[in-house]
Amino acid sequence: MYKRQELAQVSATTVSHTLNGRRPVAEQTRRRVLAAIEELGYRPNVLARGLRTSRSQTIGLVIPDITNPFYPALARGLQDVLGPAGYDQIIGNTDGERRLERAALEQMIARQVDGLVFAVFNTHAEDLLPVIDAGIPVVRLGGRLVQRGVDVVHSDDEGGAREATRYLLERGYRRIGFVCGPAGEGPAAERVAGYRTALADAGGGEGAPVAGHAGGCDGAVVGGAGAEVRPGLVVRTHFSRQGGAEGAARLLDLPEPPDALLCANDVMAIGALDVALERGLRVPGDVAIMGFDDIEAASMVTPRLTTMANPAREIGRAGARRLLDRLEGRVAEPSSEMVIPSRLVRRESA
Amino acid sequence: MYKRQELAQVSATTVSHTLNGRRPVAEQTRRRVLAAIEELGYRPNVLARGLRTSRSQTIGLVIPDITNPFYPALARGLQDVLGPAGYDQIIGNTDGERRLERAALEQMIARQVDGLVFAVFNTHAEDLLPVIDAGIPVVRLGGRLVQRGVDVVHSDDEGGAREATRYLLERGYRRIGFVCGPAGEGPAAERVAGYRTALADAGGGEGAPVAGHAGGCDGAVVGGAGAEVRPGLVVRTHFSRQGGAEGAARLLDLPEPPDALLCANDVMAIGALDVALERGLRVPGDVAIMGFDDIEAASMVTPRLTTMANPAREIGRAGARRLLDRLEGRVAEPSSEMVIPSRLVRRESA
DNA sequence: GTGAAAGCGCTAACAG
DNA sequence: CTGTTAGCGCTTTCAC
Repeated sequence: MYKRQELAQVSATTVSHTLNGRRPVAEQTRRRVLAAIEELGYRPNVLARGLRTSRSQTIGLVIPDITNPFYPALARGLQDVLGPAGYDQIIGNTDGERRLERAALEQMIARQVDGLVFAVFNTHAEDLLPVIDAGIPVVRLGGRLVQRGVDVVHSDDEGGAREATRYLLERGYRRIGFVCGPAGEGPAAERVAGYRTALADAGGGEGAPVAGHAGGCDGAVVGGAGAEVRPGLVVRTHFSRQGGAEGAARLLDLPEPPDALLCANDVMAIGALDVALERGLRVPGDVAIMGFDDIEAASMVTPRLTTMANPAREIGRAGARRLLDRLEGRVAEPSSEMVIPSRLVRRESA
Repeated sequence: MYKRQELAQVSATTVSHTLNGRRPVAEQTRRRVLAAIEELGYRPNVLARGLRTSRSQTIGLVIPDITNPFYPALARGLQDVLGPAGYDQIIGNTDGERRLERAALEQMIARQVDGLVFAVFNTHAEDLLPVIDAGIPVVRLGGRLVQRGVDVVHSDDEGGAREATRYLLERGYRRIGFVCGPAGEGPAAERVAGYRTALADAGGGEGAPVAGHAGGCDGAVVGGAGAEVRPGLVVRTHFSRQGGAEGAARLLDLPEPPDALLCANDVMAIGALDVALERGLRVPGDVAIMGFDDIEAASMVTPRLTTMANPAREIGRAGARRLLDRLEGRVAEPSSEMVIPSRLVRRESA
């Protein structure tokens, strides 16, 4: 097989430089080289290049499950930024198992990834140490953990919950229940906090968990300035349709049931929708329902779901930018935190 | 930095062989090496290995858009099989653009992928040639194109449509409309064919496009053996919710409207659901609705959608197995075709 | 059962 | 502006 040098009459060095532009090449040589490349269908071997430069032009993405629609959007956001910069990604699914997670990280190191994007919730900080020790920049997506050597990008869960609650308050709802996931899992705490803040700002007091003691008037729906806001009504259940249904049922069974339900994600909100309709309640007439995330199905149920969009692709892009900054040595601080705002998506359900 | 040889007092050769097991290593040496590896946190450099062996242990996956929920399932299916065999995947999104598609293929070659999985519909066979010429085994997912050097795995669109149609016939529906996508795009032709076959088998004749001339009785709903089946009623529109709504509307506006609508995918079926409910029709009482794919939202709309599941993950697994066969030299034929059955998912809408 | 040496395809350092 | 040389970390002869 012809070596490219032979056809173009140049050394491999020159080929390298015409391709990478690290040093000037005479226009004529350049053309000869390019022509030969074209003719021979030559493609540089990325592995060899990586071995030599110790940069694989690859970044690793570690997630629980690409099948969960949040993560493809994340991956796409990363690709939006990293792709044009010449990086490919390899994806490791952990299914939430710590063993698989550690295996994935080892694999990423062995693959010589130039950077790592990590988007798994329940992780011990120490599991990331091998990666950090290997000198690989890490960006964590969606966690809140602050750790030396790790940049964090996450959505503004607290602010989003606050905005959602305020939105409901503005529309006149006064007894707003919160159907939350298990404490400690995912962004539960932040969202409850935001919800509470909004209620407190509106004069609703702090509110006890679950069947918070009645604190106000009965149910001013178009309630103007005068109507008193109910204290927080938080119910904890699972992050599933069934969980949402159960949580909603518990709240609606209260002697003074809420006139609006804010759910920790859309799937739960759809469960809440189920029970509301089952009971013959009109949505949003009798009870408003809101979710979080804006999954595909949110716009497909009846009534379509008002929700706070979780900007996965945005988060991916922002994380990728941070990573690029690191890779190109543009960042000094040992770690950073970045918050991406959620966006209110108004539809019929609230 | 300590070289591993030094701590364990062995040559790199021996380390290599203890790790890869290509030749016997004395038990005692073995242990010493493993201990040293553990102690030093040594991880073999996959790039170097790849350069030497010219096998990157990587497979490329080329798809239109990871954000479309069909493809993550595919990717996961691939990973189910390829992961344990030691392969990682890199994903290229083409957004359906031929330019990006070709760039992705070039990129895969440059990355020295050991195999390629290709899941883009509208592709000219010639675009795959560079890959085939590079000696890289290719598995095509979801296409129907038969091409030398390319194995094909796809779902049984024709059989699925036949089964869906038969299911509706069994339940007593007699005037079944088909809301189809644009001719030539995706699996449209096969699904129409399956639908026609089932109708013909049931005595419904061949059926003209769109407003097929009336051919039978008026609307036996629980119609037993006697009721005559209507000839095919096919409407072509877009693969979208809006498209489905328009197609359904056209069919329902017919002088003798169908009593069941089979839609080419779930998103379209949800559009059909929209218009049916809008018109005060009961589903499935007045009109049954079925989709294809079983997307997440299918079980979240009201009534929940009966559909033919498109077994993306299964297809991924089957494709991966084929690819492994090729990689390990277990297949002789120049190309093969494999069909994965669809599965009926019964819910309320039909 | 083990080691020494060569070389995969590339780029960086050092000539010229 | 271009070429020669060396070496990235591994696996594979070939030798013992």
